[in-house]
Amino acid sequence: MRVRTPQDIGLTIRERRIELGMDQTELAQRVGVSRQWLVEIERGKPRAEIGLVLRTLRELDLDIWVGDVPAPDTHPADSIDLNRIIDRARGTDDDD
Amino acid sequence: MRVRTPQDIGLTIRERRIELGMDQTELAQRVGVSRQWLVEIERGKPRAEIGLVLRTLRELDLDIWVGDVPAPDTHPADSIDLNRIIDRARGTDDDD
DNA sequence: TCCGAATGTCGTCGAACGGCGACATTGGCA
DNA sequence: TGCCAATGTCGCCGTTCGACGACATTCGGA
Repeated sequence: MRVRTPQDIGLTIRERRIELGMDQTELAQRVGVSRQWLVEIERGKPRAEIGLVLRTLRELDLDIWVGDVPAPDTHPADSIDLNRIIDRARGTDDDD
Repeated sequence: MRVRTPQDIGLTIRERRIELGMDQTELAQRVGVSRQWLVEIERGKPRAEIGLVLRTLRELDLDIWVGDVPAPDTHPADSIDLNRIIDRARGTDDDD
């Protein structure tokens, strides 16, 4: 997902959250923000704190890249930690 | 450049700004922020507004990507179906 | 049908934001 | 050596943040 606006970020977060089977309350707790904050972020709030957004993205196992798109010939499978994703989906995740 | 923290963003912005031969005053004017703001961003301010950061990155022609690293014009048709894997891990396998 | 979970909204509050002007420091060049 | 551009820092100010509690709405299942 190419990000140009805060709306893009909100969209990405929402889709990923649902994809991982989390509700807003759970994700907010994990990230350490209020549920209301998450509501606004998912709607594309442009003045949110960059640090909190970054933490949210990380909690969702979403990587952020800036600049030239890296390694165009790298196999995506090589960079995905399937076990972690599956564990998380099962609810056997570890806090970091 | 993989971004994990506000410091990563600041670093990226500073390097690119210099690379393009701009000083802080010029970039700040283009983005529409104060020079002081840019100073703090380049030092990794964690509570900056996401919208302004995005505008800064765009002004520097830096692309931002979130999620699985994309293969720009390559054929990710054969990409992994994460949803299916996750659903399976949850025990909610549908047809097969 | 009713109940509860999930989501969205409102008002209040202390804290921090970002802009602005001013000043200190650094470094390059005539 | 002196000058000036670039950068970093400070305080003040009006605005907005994000947390919290409470309430409204929607929707799927008992």
